[in-house]
Order: sequence, then structure tokens, then C-alpha cells
Amino acid sequence: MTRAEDTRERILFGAEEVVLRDGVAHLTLEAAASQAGISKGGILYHFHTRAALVTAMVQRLSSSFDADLEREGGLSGRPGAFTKAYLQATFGSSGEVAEGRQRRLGAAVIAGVAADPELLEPLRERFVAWQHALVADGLSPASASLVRLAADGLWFTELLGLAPLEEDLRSSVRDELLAHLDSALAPHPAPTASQARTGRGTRHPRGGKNAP
Amino acid sequence: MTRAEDTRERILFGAEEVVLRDGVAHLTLEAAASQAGISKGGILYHFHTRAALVTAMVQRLSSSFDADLEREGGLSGRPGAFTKAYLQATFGSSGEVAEGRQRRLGAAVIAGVAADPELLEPLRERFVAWQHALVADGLSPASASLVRLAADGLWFTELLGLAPLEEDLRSSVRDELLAHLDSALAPHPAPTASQARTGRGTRHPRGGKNAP
DNA sequence: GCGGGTTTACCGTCTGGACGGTAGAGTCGC
DNA sequence: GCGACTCTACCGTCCAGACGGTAAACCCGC
Repeated sequence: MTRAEDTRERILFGAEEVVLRDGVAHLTLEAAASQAGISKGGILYHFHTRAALVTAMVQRLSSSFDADLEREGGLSGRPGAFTKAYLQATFGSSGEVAEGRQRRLGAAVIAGVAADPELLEPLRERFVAWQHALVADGLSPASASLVRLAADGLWFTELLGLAPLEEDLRSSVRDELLAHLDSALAPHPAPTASQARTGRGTRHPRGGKNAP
Repeated sequence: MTRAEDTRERILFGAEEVVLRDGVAHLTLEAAASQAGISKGGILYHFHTRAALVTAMVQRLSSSFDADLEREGGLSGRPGAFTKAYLQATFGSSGEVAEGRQRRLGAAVIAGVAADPELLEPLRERFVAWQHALVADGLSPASASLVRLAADGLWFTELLGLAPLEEDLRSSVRDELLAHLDSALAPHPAPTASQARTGRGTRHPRGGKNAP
């Protein structure tokens, strides 16, 4: 049991490694095998088909993000907590280590979409669930969705290396999103003298339903 | 000439079609060929190698977006114009038609990253240029980048079908981003009576450099 | 506590098919 | 009749998956 699960982990880890290093096109069973220090037959014992391997990679990704959300307090039930957790889980606390992990996990998506779009189905379902949680988080749906889009955008651009933001700009954006989030939490803040009201633009714009 | 360019277009169009319908894995020369109503040899006349085909798809994507930016007035030089154009070009004016086009063009990215990450190099350069233009657009770098991330996030989630926003939520978010953008343009708005001031949260947070 | 049987975990080889790319022979407009 | 364009074989390679084998781990009656 422990033995087998350990090997499984090594295989998944190795597969991610291959994708990041050589690109998805080079993710063959043999490549993943040798990366994990195992034979091709060995891989096929754990994953009956190549698609099964990729699926496992994708599932690993979404459950990892779920864990992050919980660790960031997204399930506390406090209004805005989920959105904030979504933001923090994506932007990460310390950018250095997190980035590698983000990219590592993103490799799964790349592998998934490359192999066959329908392998992303389980991931799609998770995204729908997250979107549900976001719009029902106590903020206006638009504000929560805005935060989500920005977070997803960050992840995406860093994943593909499409002009990812520099460290300091990145944290400025995060701060700005956090501020936006706070202001969206208190739409009618009974303006207390000098404390600037940051509201408006975030009064509830009709009760949005959620993603398809 | 016209004849050849026409065929070239048909090939690129067909290739996108295949990616969207069957997934990147099925984008073979033969598949693209038969989609374009041509033979494999015919394709190889126009694109000496498969990589050349994918590269052309990617270039088509970025120049198309550049055209959108210009059409949206992004090159007017007015402060904030580029950021606004970036936003509008991504969110599109009418969501129906635009979405198909977005996905169609996104197919190129998928194809690129799947085949070989380094085929995205030209696209990376474009992204860097856009990011440059954004941070130098007259708003705070963080505000401009925030808008960019949200736009990229929208594109990405719609591309992969990862819980894309519904039509009305989508436009709510766009409106909120536009409001954010306006407020970032006028950081010290000399509050004119009842007109709500939407500022703060966007005062310039140090002069961020731009992406690597 | 030992031998026979079963399961688990893995290995190495083989094959059928797909795919990128090549060679060369048309075809057709000008 | 030339050159741009397109076609039809064809080759070599690569890879997923099948398959048969092996060796250790684990029962389990006795």
C-alpha cells in the first residue's frame, strides 16, 4: 500500500517534471517512467492508460488547490473569506517557493488540454464549484468574480511565462485586490469622517447567477 | 499570390477548427489538410514543417489582438487609453460573436504550448510589449496590471471552458473594471458634491518596473 | 514456522499504427 | 514551357499498449 502509493506519487511528480522541462509533447510513458526511476511497464501497472495518468495529474492539481483554500481559511464561512482565500492561495504568501509549485501543478493542465480537452472535465467541475462559492461569498458577485479573474489571469500568465508580473508589481496588485475586496465587503460604510470610503462600483448589481 | 495566400488562410483556419473540435492532440498535418480541403503535401508546400504551421497560428493570434487594440483606440496616446482598449478588446463589445473568435484564436496558444513551449516565444514578446504599454499608460502600474490580469483571466477561463462567466456577470465585471480604471485615472478628484468619488485604493504605489 | 499458493509490484520485449517529412510526378494558368 | 502549386506514394521513427515473465510480500492451514 504505502509502497505503491509512494511509487504513484513519484510517477506523478516525474510526469510534471518532464512537462516543465521538455514540454508536453515529450511526456511519453517512457519519459515519465525513466524520470520516476521505473520502467514503462511499471507505470502501466499503476495507470492502465496514458489518459489515466494525465487525469490523475489534473485531479492532483485541483485537490491541492482545495487544500490551499482551506489552509487560507476559505471555509470559515465569514463573508468574503472564500474570495480572500482564493486570492491568497493564488498569489501565495512567499512568491519564491510558491511559483515553482504553481507552475508544477499547472503542468497538469497543460498536459490535460494537450492530450484531450475532455480530460479537463473534473477540473471544470471544480472551477464551477469555486465560482459558486465566490458569488455566494457575501460580496457582490461582480467583485468576487473580478478577484477571481485576476487571480486566474496571474496563474495563467505565470504558467505560460507570458510576461509574468515582477515581484513588487505582483504584490502591489495583490494589495489593490485586497483593498477592493475590503471595500466590497462594506458597501454602505456610513462614512466615518476622514476614512475614505472606497465603496461604490460595488453595490450589488442584481443577483447574478453563476457560471454554466 | 492571391491564390496562395488564400490557401494559406484556409489552412490556418482549418487548423484552428481542428484544435477546437478535436483537441490539439488531433492536430496532425493530415487532419489540418483534409479540413482545409487539401492534401498533406499541399500543406507542406506552404509550411515546410509542422512547427512552422503552429508558429503562423500564434503570430496570427497576436497580430489579430494588436489590430483589436488599435480598433479600440489603444494607440491614441491618451492616458489610460491603452489599458481601456486592452480591456475592451478582451471582453469584446458583443459577447456572442466575439467569444467564438476568442476561442478560435486561443486554439493557437494551445497548439503552441502543446507542441513546444518555445513556439510561444514571439507571443511572449508581444505580451511583454503590451505589459510595457500598460504600466506606462498614465495610471498606476498596479491598476493597469490588475485590469490586465482580469482580462487575461477572462480569456483563459473562456478558452478552456473553466467555469466561464455568464453573460450578465461578465459585463458587470467589465463595468466594475472600467469604473476602477476611471477612478485610477483621477487619483485626486476634488470631490464634486454628490458625484461619488471612487478613488483611493489606487493611489500610485511606488513606480513599478515592468515584466521581465 | 513452514511450505504451497495467491497477490502485489514491477520488468523487458514486441507490435501495430500513426505521424512528420521526402521524392517525384502531375496540373494549370500565364 | 515555365513556374507556382498540388498530389500520391513512400520511408523512418516514435509511441501506446499488450503480453509474458519474475520476484518479493502476504496469507494460511497445519
